[in-house]
Amino acid sequence: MIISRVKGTRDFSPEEMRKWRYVENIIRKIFERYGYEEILTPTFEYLELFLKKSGDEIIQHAYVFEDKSGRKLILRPEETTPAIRFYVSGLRNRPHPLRLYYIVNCFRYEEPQAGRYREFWQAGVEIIGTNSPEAVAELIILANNVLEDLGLKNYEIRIGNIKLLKNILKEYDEKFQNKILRLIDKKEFDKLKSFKLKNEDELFRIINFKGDKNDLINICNDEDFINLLDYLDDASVKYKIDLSIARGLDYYSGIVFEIHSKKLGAQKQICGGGVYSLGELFGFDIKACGFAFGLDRLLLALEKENRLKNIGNEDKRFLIFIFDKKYFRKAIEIAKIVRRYFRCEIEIMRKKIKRALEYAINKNIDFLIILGEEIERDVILIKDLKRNIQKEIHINNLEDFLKNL
RNA sequence: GCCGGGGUGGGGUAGUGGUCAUCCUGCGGGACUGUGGAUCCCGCGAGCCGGGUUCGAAUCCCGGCCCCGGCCCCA
Repeated sequence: MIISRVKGTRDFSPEEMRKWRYVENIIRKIFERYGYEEILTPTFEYLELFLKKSGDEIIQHAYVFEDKSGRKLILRPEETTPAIRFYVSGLRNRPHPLRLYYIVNCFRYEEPQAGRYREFWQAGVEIIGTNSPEAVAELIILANNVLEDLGLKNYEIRIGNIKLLKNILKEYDEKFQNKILRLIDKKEFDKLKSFKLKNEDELFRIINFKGDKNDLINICNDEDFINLLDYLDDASVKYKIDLSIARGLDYYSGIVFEIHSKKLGAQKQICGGGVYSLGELFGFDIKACGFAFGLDRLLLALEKENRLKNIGNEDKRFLIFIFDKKYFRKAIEIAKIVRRYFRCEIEIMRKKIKRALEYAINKNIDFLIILGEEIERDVILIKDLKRNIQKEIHINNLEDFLKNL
């Protein structure tokens, strides 16, 4: 069907785009205020880049294709890997830490459902050069700051530490470790017990952990972790410790965090991040950490909390109506002046004035400029549609009129 | 890939086998010669696709596609 959308994709109406840009602009502003700088990478990469990191199974969940000369390519399924690729190939000799951010669309071949699309948007940051608790604290504070400024209320920050789990499992190979981590995330503890793991007691103590920072000291003495929690407490960021976070975080290696909206359904994670190691992928060690918001879900969550009502362009709107097409040239001239200050359209459908008025009112236009015979004397009519008053002014006085609005 | 619920003009809807295509809204125009969302009138515009049952299918059956939600998964 020529006019249907591809499954899992969306069109965005003018109203939706207004909300979208509003949210995006706030994110962008906060990111920049923290000193992050924007980057953009290609929409597609060599398949190999992602194969190295995630293995063959990603092909099933990605848009993979060959171009005309047989290159094996992939539409980016996430942006951290391309960002690091960019860093390695072009940004390495910049002063560290590097603070980078991006707002990009990504693609995954999954069954669409609430909050999950095949083309979706990520707004994320990466800190390259360190994975110190100070850096992670900055990330979480930053993410929290964005949500606060957007006015989101019903969310929960959960912090875990994959290093603790991986330490206990360090005697096993990586493949087996990942299998165990997956079971931990799914809370399939019975199955877990059937493996009779060497440090089973210790492991269960960790994944069943419930409590706050002070209780944590009883089961581990990870200094970085404690430092981070101290920083967050000092910054009054509310969080929950959840040491069983393990899902889908293959490249994460240390502290991780997730933010969930309590107002969303099955797909309720609106943010995820942590300390990762992509170093092996490129042949040397890179200390880095980062996070990304799922923009689509963030929008959904904000919508559920009624935070996107009455978002609009505050700029006043003008419409120029001409009684005869011979005044069109004058209309362009006048529009040029108005547009220095406000939004201005010209009536181009040769409507009758009555219909033009209806159009203006329906589109919430503030002022109607009417060009009739008076224009021969350089006089125009300006009708204030909101207050229903009308006056004649000379073109020479138009600019003053606009300045005083 | 699996499960459940759906698919009728641009948006929202009515009809459960029989002349079928309803109503609201939208859009374009007219009544109205240069001024307000009104009113009246005219016009535009639809049963997801393919197959089957039937004299006859929007309606019943099968398959596919897509949407909504859930599972798996979420790098």
